[in-house]
Amino acid sequence: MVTLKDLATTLGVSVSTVSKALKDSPEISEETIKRVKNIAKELNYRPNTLALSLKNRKTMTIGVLIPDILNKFFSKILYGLELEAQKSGYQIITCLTNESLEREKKALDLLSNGSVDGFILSCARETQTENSIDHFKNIIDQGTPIVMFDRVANDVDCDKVIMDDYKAAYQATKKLISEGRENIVLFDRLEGLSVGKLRILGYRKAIEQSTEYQSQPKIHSTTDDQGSTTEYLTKMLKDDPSIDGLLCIDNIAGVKAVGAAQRLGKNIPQDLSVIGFASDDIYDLCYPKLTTVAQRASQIGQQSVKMLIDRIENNNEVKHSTTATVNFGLDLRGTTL
Amino acid sequence: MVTLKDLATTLGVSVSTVSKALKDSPEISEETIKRVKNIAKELNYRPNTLALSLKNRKTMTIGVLIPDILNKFFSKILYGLELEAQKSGYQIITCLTNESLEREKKALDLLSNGSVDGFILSCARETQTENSIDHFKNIIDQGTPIVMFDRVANDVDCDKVIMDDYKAAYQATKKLISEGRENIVLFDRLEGLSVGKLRILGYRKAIEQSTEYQSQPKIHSTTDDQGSTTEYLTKMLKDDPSIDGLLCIDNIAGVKAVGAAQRLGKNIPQDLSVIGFASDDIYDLCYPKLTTVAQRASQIGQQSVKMLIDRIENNNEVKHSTTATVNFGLDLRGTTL
DNA sequence: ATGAAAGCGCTAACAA
DNA sequence: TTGTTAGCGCTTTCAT
Repeated sequence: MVTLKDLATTLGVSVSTVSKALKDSPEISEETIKRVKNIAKELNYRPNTLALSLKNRKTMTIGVLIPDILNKFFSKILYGLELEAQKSGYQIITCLTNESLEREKKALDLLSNGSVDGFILSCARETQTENSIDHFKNIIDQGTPIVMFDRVANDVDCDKVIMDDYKAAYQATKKLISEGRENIVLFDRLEGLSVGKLRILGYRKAIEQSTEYQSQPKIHSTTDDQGSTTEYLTKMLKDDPSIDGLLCIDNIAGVKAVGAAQRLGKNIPQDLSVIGFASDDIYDLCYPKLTTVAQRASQIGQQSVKMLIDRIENNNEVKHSTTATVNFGLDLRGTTL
Repeated sequence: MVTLKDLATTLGVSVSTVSKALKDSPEISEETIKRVKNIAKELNYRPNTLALSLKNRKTMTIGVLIPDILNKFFSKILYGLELEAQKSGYQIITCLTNESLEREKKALDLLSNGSVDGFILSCARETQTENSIDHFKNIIDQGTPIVMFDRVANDVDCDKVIMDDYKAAYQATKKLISEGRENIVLFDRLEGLSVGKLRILGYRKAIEQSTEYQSQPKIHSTTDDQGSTTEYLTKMLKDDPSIDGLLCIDNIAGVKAVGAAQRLGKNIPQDLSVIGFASDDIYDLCYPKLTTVAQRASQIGQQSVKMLIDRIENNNEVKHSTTATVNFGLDLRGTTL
């Protein structure tokens, strides 16, 4: 590693002269600047980030905690985060918490000693079920800002980025109603996450509020334990052949539903409209392609970074915490009319 | 941030005493050690990693370059990397190169100044097509070890972890032959990546070597530009109805092929056996579930970390570079007999 | 048993 | 215009 000192000694000047010269300081003569820069390039000098961070008390690094990187939703977020961070010259250091509260605590612990200027995170499942929040509060009290996205802890006072799951389900359901569907089922495979409940509420609301739609809300659900989703869907469609609208509020059930319906001889979308919630790009794994309600995952990432950097760089102004809402988009494809 | 100095002044001892006490140095009296540790806990002292790294010239951090985080294969790798790194007390700092050579260079540049003890990376597509390797060599010459996985640069002398794509395709093809299939097609959607070529070789070899199988190797391929994969597959199966075996060497074509065949009225797997290469967990998005050749992604991650840490911690012993091979697994499901 | 001092690589106030 | 010095937080050698 080439250091300032190395440059200084080979040039026979002082370290501070070199330091200033590299920053084009007006204090230094044109000529010296040139000499310094030349030798710096020649020896491939690169400033030591660690030393800079130590000096400046600023790391230009964001700690990111991801509950489950195998979930495409989160990898998309990570993608958005990285993109936006890079724009502003920030690095990202990623920790995977694997849905574990303990890992979450450890990760926070490990990085909250000057390694990082702030955190962007989504709570581990365990953190949500146990409603554990002290570890977050500690960090914030220490003066390190946190931005939470998607799975947020309501009782922690920090900036947040969430999605409007309620509205998304509401609009998807309205789309089905507007097609003139008369037996619209909601299919659920989520496991007690707060977002699932909001989606159900949105579905209910759309149906109850509609004057044209006559039936009651009808909700089917299954978990992984109860055998294959495909089998469940097949049985459901067979038992109730009048189902003509289907809103699947999890990732992949939509694709499976299309396949199951087609094997039962149904025409999609003439006989049955299907809309899925998707963070995975799985919409073209059936034919026709699946109409989805899509989370704008990369947008969430971008928004989070913006909010965090704003905090980091203007931490003097004491602002109230804000919560940003990112809307879903209804991407119409072939499984709806 | 609480520092050693803070502890020292509140206790009225010197900084070095505190430092030693926290490490249970025998130089320090039992009593002082206790006092120091108590106050440290009380004030929630956490050693500053930056300062330590600067001092020790060791960061306990691994730089990871990922070409495409939206590709499940790579997120799985990342998962495996994190898991293994955590075991050894290492942090991971992730950079997404987005298949761009320039970003790859920048990332390497940014971190190769003491921020990181070594790199684990898979080459960006652009890096492979342009066969650009100088940036890697520079890093290695500087003394920072690199481990490459999957998409490796052959001309760079460093540890590597690769998968036996050749063998995997060979075995998958043999499976189809052993079923008595007589018209086995390989379908390719990869874009000039080295792995694709190996898979093709494996397919060829299995076919040419077989005594029972009579036909010639038949390779179909398409790129994203040429319109939808589904349409291509549909046309292919229609044009040549005698195809009874299909090896798809990319991620999702397998699922699409099953759907396309079924819509053409074919029975899977009676009329047509399909095997896909998969890193995505998409095998159950068709029915019956797709038989796949699966990359042991997390194993690759683990292996890479082990090799890198070995380099980092025993860099004195000059060892020759080694290349580890991770095998695929053939996961038989419903789309084969 | 404890402390002073130097140094990791860098910056910036101050001195020359 | 250039150099000296102190300091970011920590460790470690060498006094005391």
